[in-house]
Amino acid sequence: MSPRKTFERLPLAKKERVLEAALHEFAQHGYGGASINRMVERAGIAKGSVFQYFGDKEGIFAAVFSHSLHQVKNALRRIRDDADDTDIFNRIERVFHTGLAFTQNHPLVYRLYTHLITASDIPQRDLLLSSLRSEGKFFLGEILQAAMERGEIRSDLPMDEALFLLEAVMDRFLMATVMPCLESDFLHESSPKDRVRGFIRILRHGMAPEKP
Amino acid sequence: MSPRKTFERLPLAKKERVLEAALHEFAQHGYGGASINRMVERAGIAKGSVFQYFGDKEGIFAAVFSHSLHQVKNALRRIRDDADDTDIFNRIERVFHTGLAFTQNHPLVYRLYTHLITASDIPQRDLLLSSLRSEGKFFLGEILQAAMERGEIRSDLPMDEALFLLEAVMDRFLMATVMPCLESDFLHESSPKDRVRGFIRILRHGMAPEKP
Amino acid sequence: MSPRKTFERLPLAKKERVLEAALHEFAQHGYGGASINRMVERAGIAKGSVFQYFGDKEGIFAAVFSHSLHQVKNALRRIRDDADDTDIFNRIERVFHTGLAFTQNHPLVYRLYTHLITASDIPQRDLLLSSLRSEGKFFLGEILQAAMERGEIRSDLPMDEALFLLEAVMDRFLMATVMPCLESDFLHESSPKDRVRGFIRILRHGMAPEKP
Amino acid sequence: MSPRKTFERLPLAKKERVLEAALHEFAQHGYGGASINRMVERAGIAKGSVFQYFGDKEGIFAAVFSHSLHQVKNALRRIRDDADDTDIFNRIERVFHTGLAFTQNHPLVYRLYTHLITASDIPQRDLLLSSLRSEGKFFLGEILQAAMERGEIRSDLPMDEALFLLEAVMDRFLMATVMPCLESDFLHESSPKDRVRGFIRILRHGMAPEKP
DNA sequence: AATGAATGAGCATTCATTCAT
DNA sequence: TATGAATGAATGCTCATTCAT
Repeated sequence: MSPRKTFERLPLAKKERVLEAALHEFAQHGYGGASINRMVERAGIAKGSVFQYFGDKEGIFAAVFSHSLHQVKNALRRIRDDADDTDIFNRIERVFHTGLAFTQNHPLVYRLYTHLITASDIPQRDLLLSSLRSEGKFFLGEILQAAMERGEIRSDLPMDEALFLLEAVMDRFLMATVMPCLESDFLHESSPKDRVRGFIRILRHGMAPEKP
Repeated sequence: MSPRKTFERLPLAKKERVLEAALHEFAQHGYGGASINRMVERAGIAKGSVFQYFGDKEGIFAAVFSHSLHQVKNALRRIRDDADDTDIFNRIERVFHTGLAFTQNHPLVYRLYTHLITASDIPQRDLLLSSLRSEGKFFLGEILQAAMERGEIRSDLPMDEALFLLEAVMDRFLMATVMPCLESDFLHESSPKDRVRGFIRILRHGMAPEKP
Repeated sequence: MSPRKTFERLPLAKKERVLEAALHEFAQHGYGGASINRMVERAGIAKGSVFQYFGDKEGIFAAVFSHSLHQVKNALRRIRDDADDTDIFNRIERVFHTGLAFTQNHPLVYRLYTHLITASDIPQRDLLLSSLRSEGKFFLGEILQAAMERGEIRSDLPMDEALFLLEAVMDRFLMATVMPCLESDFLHESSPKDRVRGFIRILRHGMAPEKP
Repeated sequence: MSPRKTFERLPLAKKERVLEAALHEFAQHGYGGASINRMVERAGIAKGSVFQYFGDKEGIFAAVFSHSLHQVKNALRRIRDDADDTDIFNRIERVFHTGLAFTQNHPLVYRLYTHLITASDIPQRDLLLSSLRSEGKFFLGEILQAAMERGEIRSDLPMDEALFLLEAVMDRFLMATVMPCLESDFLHESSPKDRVRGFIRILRHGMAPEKP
């Protein structure tokens, strides 16, 4: 019987236990550093089983990634289904908050993502990354495009750079919420809500003083 | 005699060969994945020596990190020594280009930094990271502060968020130059110079259309 | 119900599929190297079934061996039923060709035999081997004995050694047809028919020049 | 340092202990079935060491094979250095006895050889086999050739078949001395010396009765 | 001070076998 | 009766570290 089938047929609770253990391990130690021994111990299953389910380490990673991607897509879909009748800056603000909620509900998924970006020993890394990025970039790109058409952003705005900048801030913001060491001191001084508002203000009006 | 002393007294060429090999290995494979076997082979020294010099794997990493931090500090100092008589946005633009030059001259150092951010198996990680960040944040923070005092930026600008945003864009921009997979398509469409100019323009004036 | 009975009652096609898969696996990889996983995949049955049928790996091997021995016996019987009214050398020549035909129809059976000879991890190996050898030796021995009684071979011929020699040549000849690496160059230079005739000539007249 | 160098520099006693243990394991269980665990236990060294010495399992096998081949070559050289002033049948008889002495001094080497012939999972099998066979065939071929030139064998003798036949008997004879199960009953009835003499007699004069 | 041989724990993976369904 | 999920021991192999020379 196909090995993946075996896993799919497991009781839901067990499936989740296994996937959680695997995600935990990969998120914590990266691909190469992840130990299947620790994984199975955390999941409470026999070592052989995990190979029956996923074939090999790459298979485990693929399953974990796919599962996580699924969750990300759901989150994005939820945003997209939001009414888009508001101003772009309101939308972006909402996107920030949705992202924040996601990383707080699924911190391990986000850590997995950061590993995917920096590590070089991940099996299908480039493929996975590009599948992920197309998802995200397309999403933010659409918002920008719509705003441009509505005249909500200045007509001479360099779109590629704006998109990159948006992504960068978003990414860094989420990263900081998952890895507190990045925000040693001042994360606690203001609420996330205020911080997001601050970002939006800068993105909207820029840093230069208004011309008289 | 203190083991570290032993390493310090080595002929410079050998020291550099050893540090380069270690940096290469850590940057390529992360902390956990780095193989001391490969390191000593690349450095052309005996396996025992590296333990005599640095004690253990952690010690090697600490030495590599310290060496890299040194290089970063030098680069920063060089920027600071630049005349600071220009507008903040010109300064930031220069900082971008200096950073770009640094990552292109020392790509391994930057990869080491990305590992430091994402991996969790690095000893003393939080300490190392915060030492790094205080360096960078202090530097950019000074620039912002000076600009504020000179009235080059709007007075109601939320400083913390501005600083964070600056860092985020800078970081992402450099990361993209080191790990090309992040810039699937459009990195090649415009020169780095143009891209930086685009970022600056957004940072300066914001994305919203000018009010009439 | 006896587990072996279970197997016997299977539909013939399934029985053959299972035995073929097992023979294939043992012949290819030897006893220790044979993988029951591969076997059941090739046979298209469940892993548990094979243990229900044969108990354990040894049981599988025993069944395969027994089945193969059966085929060998049939082949021998067919030779024996041949008219034996001819000269011993003609008979031996025919035996060679029959053996050749057998190994070409059942190369896996012969490979199983070679494993039996060389491997030492086969359960009951000595027993199986001796049962096999008694079969073959008895058969050739009978032919030799009859020839002696008819005066077709010289009266001072050392029978044990002659028998051994016959077996040796036969065995090697068949082995060479199954494992081509044994016949690096010259198997292809002359037809099997000619080669057999060459053997017979030597066996008949010896290598020494005829005395005047 | 080159791994092979490491092994070469070992104290002789240790080298021999390790090689003996490896030879024992391979001869007993074949290549695939050989367990490095058992090997190191028998040799009394750490598991890691064997990989330091030989790199991997293939390397171990290569070392064992090379060592064994060396011994075989020495034995052959000793035969060749014998005076060759005698009749071919005397020479062959001596070759039999030398081979017998060798297999009794080095039974494991011969078992290794039989594995080489029958197993299909040995790394460089075809290469190793052909290197071996060229050694042996060349040797016996030379003897036959010389005899032919001297007129010691009949001029119409098919040389290829004669060579094959010689090898077959020799091989089987030696095999029987190493694996007693092949000679269930009658090995003990006559001395090896007599048996060899029997073979020679048949090879010389053939099995057919002398013509009047 | 420098070497590199020795070590055993740990790695990913495969295995024969059991057993509840 | 047939199934295939579960298991843990064993596989070949790499590792960081120690230590005698």
